[in-house]
Amino acid sequence: MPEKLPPSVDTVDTTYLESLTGYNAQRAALKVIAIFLDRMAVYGFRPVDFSVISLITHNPGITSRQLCAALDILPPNLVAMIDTLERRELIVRKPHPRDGRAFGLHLTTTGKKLMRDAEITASELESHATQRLSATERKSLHRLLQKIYL
Amino acid sequence: MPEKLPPSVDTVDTTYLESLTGYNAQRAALKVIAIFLDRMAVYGFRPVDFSVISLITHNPGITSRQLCAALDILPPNLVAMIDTLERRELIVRKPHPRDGRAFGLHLTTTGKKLMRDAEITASELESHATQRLSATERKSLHRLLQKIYL
DNA sequence: TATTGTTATACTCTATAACTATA
DNA sequence: TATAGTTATAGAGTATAACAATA
Repeated sequence: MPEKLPPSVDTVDTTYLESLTGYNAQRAALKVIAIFLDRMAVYGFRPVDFSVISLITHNPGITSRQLCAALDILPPNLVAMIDTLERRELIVRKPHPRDGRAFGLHLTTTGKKLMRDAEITASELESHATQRLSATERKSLHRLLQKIYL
Repeated sequence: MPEKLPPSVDTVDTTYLESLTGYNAQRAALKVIAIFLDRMAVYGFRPVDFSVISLITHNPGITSRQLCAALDILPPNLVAMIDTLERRELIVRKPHPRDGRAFGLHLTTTGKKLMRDAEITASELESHATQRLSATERKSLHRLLQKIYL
């Protein structure tokens, strides 16, 4: 009686993993992030840097603590990012009007100029990454994702 | 003339970031992963371990290289995961029937038993993480995410 | 007593180069 | 010559503990 050979796999069946929300969200996020890294490298922004400076852009005077809470970043990990943005003269710290412990963060003129370009690039890469989605589908996708994390 | 005080932020405006697909996908993924880590810790599985052993479960005889391609993992980073699963006696390596360089990966009886429980837990945490979504919405979400990364 | 910002540091995850055995 | 699996290691990302200054 011949030994039974162990089976080998022709095409990998991924249907089970593709039924899991975390798997799908993570794979899609990594795909968009890869495009982001490529196109935003010219600005010296990783996704987290862009999130930080974007919140400063739309919330002049925001504090480190507020950034941490909004982006779910730990305070020690934000310090180096803020330092780098300040050394690049894209942002400045101003004393907080009512809390002597805190600093308010603001864009410089250079920062404002750079962010105008960066947000255009972000919008373009967004379109590219989601090119197989209609505008309605993209809106719907955002709403469904926000139902999970907000 | 009094010095103008810098503005401070009351509630953080995150609408711009929430218009970006990568941001939404990443935030949702991290939320689901946090729930995953909590509930799957009893099995000793991180998300990537579960993805690996799940593909072995549904693809008996799959090779390391096929796992790397399917999950977008680099070969050096897979080695320790496979070693750990083998040392836990959840999987075994068998010689590949047609390629002397490769091994086919298979669940042991112990592995099969554990995976039955683990997939039930995964299904439960999936429901919990997406409890604000209807079955239709979850299906729709998966389809939209797959349009991005597949 | 609690909070903001910070330093130092440990831990995990991801990436690159190079080797061996076989195709 | 190319590929599967592996080793060693570097780099990036994420986490905890503890401190000074201010609320």
